[in-house]
Amino acid sequence: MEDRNTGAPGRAQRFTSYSHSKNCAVESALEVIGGKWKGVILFHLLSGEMRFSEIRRAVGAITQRTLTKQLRELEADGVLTRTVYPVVPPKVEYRLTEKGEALTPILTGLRAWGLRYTLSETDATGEEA
Amino acid sequence: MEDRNTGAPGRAQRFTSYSHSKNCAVESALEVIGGKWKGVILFHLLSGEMRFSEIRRAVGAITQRTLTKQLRELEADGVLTRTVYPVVPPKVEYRLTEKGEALTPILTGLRAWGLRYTLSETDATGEEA
DNA sequence: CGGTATCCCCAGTGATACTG
DNA sequence: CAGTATCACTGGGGATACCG
Repeated sequence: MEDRNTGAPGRAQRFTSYSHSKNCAVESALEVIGGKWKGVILFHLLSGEMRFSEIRRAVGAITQRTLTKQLRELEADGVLTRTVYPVVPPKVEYRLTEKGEALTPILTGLRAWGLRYTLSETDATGEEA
Repeated sequence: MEDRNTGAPGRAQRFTSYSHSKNCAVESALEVIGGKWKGVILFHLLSGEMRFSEIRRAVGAITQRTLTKQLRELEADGVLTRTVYPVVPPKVEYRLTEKGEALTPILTGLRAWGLRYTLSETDATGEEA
């Protein structure tokens, strides 16, 4: 990732000393759900387990390659499980783990915020329901 | 808007007849705070207004160019305001708007989730008030 | 059905230097 | 202090084709 020393022999070596404190928790959380489609994927999975093609249809314009990749990353991050049923035709189900379900308030919060502030051009006049 | 039973594990109706209409709210919200540093920037601004260099120091390893860009995008998204004081040396202050402050539960939620699930093994003494 | 395997492109970031 | 201006690089994500 970092520390690539390609070309430029005189280049100053950048030191990625991560000395910033605990606020990185925000960052690391964002790294998990921050993929282009991850939020939407996780949101859909809040309703329960889904098959690959279901997710694909639900998310919309996403390629297989990208969906596979994002799902594998989410799996690697431990927010969902991937279950392969050895049947034919193949059947793979994705389901949130407890870690993933713990994102529920965040995901619904994001959706509520997005609805209120980004999709409806409601002026921020402090009107709260 | 038919709520997709947020939080409840009821997987009765999971046929997303709406392809990706309102769920994009999650996506559009993520687009606002999903930048590499935006979450951290916003989180720091929860404490109050900050100057450019303060943010830079707080965030850590971020270049001026990138910080400027992310701040401008956040400003364009209406989550913060940029106030230039015509003094010398220059002084610019950044402050969350109401729209930005509405992200508070999400940001603190992200931080709590990140602390608990992604870096709890290191030093979970993030019991900041 | 649920993937891999390639190839490609460009948006996002970083490094560095200069300025009002 | 708070930016711009340039240049370079990477890697995330898309398009397409093929496979078990």
